[in-house]
Amino acid sequence: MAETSASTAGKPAKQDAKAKLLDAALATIRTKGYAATSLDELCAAAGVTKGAFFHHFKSKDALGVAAAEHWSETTGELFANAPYHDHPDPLERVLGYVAFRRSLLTGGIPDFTCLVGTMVQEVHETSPAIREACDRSISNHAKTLEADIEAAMAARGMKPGWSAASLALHMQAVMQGAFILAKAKGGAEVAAESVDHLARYIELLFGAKTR
Amino acid sequence: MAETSASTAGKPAKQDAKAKLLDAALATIRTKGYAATSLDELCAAAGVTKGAFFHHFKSKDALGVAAAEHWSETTGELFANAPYHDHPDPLERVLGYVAFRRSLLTGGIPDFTCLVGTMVQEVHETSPAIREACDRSISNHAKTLEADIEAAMAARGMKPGWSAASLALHMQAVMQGAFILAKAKGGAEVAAESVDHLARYIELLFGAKTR
DNA sequence: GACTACATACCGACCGGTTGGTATGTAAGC
DNA sequence: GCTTACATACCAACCGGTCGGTATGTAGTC
Repeated sequence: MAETSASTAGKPAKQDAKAKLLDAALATIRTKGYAATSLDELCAAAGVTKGAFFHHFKSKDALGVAAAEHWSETTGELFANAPYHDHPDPLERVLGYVAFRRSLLTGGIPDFTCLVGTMVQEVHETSPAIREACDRSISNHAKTLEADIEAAMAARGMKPGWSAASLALHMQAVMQGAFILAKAKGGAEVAAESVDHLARYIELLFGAKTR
Repeated sequence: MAETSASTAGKPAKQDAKAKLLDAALATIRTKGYAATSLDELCAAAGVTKGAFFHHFKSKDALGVAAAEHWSETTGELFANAPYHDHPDPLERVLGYVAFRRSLLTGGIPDFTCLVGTMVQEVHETSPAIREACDRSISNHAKTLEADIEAAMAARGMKPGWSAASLALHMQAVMQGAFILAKAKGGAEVAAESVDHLARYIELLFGAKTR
């Protein structure tokens, strides 16, 4: 992850433009969407030229795919290092995940909304490569929750009509929908209330007390 | 309001360009998004010319606002005439609404996904007028659920930590999020499962049996 | 009922700026 | 001296939007 900086040897800081382009892509696409983000604007935001862009990405679509993958990596790290994994009880870890996501709902709307959810809305019919990259990002993230959900089910001897995988995906659906409402209303509050409903659902599902 | 149709006489109903444009806008924007929908393409799909477009709409943004309002009207009728209102029990009406939404999840993805949810994702920071029109569409639709939710709460003497309004909005969030997952996975199944989780949540909230 | 006056509905050529993409150049490292 | 990492210059297609024009009412006047 830290190969960008000149690090140990006298290596001359490669990949500078590519990283700046990717970071600018996350910010710009989260703000105005994929189609409305022009390459000129993106390059200006990154402080590089069009030549640099097409040196690193063969097309705008390729940038979209790379941006989705970059998003997966950075958010993957964020969640991997989050404190909710420390709970000994698996249900507490699942609820801790929800609480962690709730705590992320601060700042401006482009600061907490999801890049791949935004992108896939626009390009699902027109760019299969980006659609698949977004699917991978969401699905792989959901998968990180399955083990804890299954452990919580097993601890209670539950054999319900739903699967851990479907609950993990439903949790992502609630987050994505909460982002849309936040965008519509211009604030994070409505999203936070939806996340509260999600936490309540999980508590009820597992027979925990409702607050 | 009904001056469009030729009604009684065999009059050829002049003003159909606007209606055709609006219908084409719903289909095209639901498929490729707002920004990626060009006016040339839209006019071609509607079978009218650019001149007709700018006669009826003063800008592309104005079309976006009109499309959101048109969407509100057509979906408003669809839900107003839906059978779930006939249940005598308010909770059954709320669950009937969810079941109705689930039953709508058929056909291609652009056929069942939400116009305003798609649009607001893209333009929330760049077009306040469209953002507000989308917010009105979602919020007014959610409001149609509040009375039934409140009646169901009152029937059980419930005074929970959540409001009918917030549950109604959460239901919309789940739908919108389900659409995003459907777009990412390229099929309706994942959305249907999320809607099932929503129904289960409502049953648990109101103490009904879980299936 | 013919004439004028004006409005509405629509057409399609056209405009200047922007778009994604390319071709070529160049300076630095191995 | 060849590859990598950019920069500069440029292009054709396309973008949203304008504009002059026409065909078809419609209402009032005599």
